[in-house]
Amino acid sequence: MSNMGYAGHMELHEPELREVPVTAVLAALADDVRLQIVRALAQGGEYACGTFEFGVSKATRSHHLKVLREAGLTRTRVAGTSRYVRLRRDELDRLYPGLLDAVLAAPARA
Amino acid sequence: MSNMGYAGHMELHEPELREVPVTAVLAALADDVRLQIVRALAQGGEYACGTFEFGVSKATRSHHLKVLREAGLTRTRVAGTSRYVRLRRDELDRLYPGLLDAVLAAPARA
DNA sequence: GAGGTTGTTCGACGGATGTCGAACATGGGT
DNA sequence: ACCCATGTTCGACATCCGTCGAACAACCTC
Repeated sequence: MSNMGYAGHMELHEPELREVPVTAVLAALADDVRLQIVRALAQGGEYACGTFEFGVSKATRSHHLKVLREAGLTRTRVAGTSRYVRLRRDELDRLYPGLLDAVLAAPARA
Repeated sequence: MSNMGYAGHMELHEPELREVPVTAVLAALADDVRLQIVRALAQGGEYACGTFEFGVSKATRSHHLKVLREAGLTRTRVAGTSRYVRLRRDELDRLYPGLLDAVLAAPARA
């Protein structure tokens, strides 16, 4: 307590999108669970991690969110015990115009 | 010998693009060697398999070309002992408008 | 037909990846 | 203080994937 005020966090690794190889971005999108997460995020706004219930365990979900984050696809805000995730759509659309749209437009179950 | 004339080929598995899950298409593109091949093919026209010299063995090259073909990204024409590969760009652009352009526009080494 | 060319297939191997349960960390509530 | 809720991290495990050399298959040319 006292005045060391500061919500110690932990430097959430969020790379510059242009530092990430295209292949890494594509690889991040090339998984069913992660694609479902991205589809959800594409609705806009932020979502707590727990929002994503896609038939995998907490551990696995956490893993996938990490992959997305480290591929530069998402940004995470820490608030209390929750973490709020959002899509880095603007940056994505600027660096890879058309990519996200094309992927999202694809039929979900094909 | 005799008349059983017929250039037996072998049914080269080339799926309908819409039968291929998006994740498979993305996975096919999410490899450095394959992306180099796709970049080369994107120049247009057909190329014999041997054209692609990207520092991998014959076996590996063959493997990658198979992955691309089975992901619906390429079409292969058999001619004698050679095989000519070309990009299925039209179909790709129709089903995933913008995807290929975005990927190809990305810096080669990032 | 013998030999060369082109490409595929077959193990084998090592490294990456998806998955889980269990343990841990952190913060909110009562 | 205790407990609960939310997430992450840590092995562990199975599977997939990229890679290679060697063997094979098909074809062309002499």
